[in-house]
Amino acid sequence: VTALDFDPTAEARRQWSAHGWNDAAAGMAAVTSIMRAQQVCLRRVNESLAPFGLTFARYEALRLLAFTRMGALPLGKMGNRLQVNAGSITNAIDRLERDGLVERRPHDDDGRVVLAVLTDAGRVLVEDATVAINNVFTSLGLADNDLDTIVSLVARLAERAATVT
Amino acid sequence: VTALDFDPTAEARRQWSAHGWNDAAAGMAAVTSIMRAQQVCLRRVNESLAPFGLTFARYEALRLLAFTRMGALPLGKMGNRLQVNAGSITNAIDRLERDGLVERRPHDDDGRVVLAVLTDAGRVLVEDATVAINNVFTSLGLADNDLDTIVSLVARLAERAATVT
DNA sequence: AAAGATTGAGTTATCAATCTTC
DNA sequence: GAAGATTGATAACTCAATCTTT
Repeated sequence: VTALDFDPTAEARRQWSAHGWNDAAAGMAAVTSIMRAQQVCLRRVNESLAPFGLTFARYEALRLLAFTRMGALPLGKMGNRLQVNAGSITNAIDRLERDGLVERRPHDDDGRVVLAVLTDAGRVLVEDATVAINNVFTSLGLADNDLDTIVSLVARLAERAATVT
Repeated sequence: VTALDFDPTAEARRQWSAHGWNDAAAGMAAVTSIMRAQQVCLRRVNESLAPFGLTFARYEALRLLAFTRMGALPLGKMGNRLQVNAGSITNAIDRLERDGLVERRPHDDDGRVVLAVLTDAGRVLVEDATVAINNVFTSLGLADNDLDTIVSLVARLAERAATVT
């Protein structure tokens, strides 16, 4: 994948209008830009995580655990927080457990629930990995102001998209 | 995947700051929100495309062809425009060709190049599919103003992320 | 019956390696 | 040798089906 020689989203916006989709041009361009940005960000993040033997999917799971008081969460709750299918969580925890970063433990009260518990090695690794990711994105040189605007608008779009019947 | 009972990005932003990552909170929250928005949008779009036997990846390829004058492009050029790996384009065209929506044709002057050419069936289908996608996103009720802001800021972030060494 | 987790099938993405043509 | 396309391996996600526990 090589660099583009033009602004892809401006081009997309222009194309939609040029082909008679004036009403939808703004929405389609927004969706397209988000899809494209995610591709680029994911690639960049995974590059920075590769030295740690992590992918973004597994990093997110570790980070989520590290943010809890006990470093432990039911698998189902992790899927809900990360908005991914239960199967994805099972898969991610399988790999993290194999690497010694997480352990599975039964829930004390509910026999159906499996807890993912951060190991010491996992706790150390997620901190180092976070530094690596931050290094990538602090180097982008975007103003906090703009970043907050992105969060606010994109989250609203995502929330609407998630709840539309 | 069930709905969330809280704002995931606001929560993420709060978490980052609460754990001492003040400097990186804005950047990490922006990246997280984009990743999450893409998940949700992709799911919603694929739902609307399922009746047409399309996925977003294949729809994008069709749409790209439909936007060209001749309805034909070299596979490599498609990969560059869509910012995906060459293998992904080969795979997408394989499936589209199998479904009779696209045909492969050799390039007149350069024997290395394979052209993807939109068929009549493909041209009809992509128009119908576009209506379906538009129906999803026009129902979001976001102002064009906000959507344009998303495009502008997100595209800038993506461009920076793509070019950072 | 319902909830939580797992498994298997099907898609798509990436990357490395290969093959053909320039 | 370099460019364009394909193939095979790996990873991740979704969905449907299944199993255990409540």
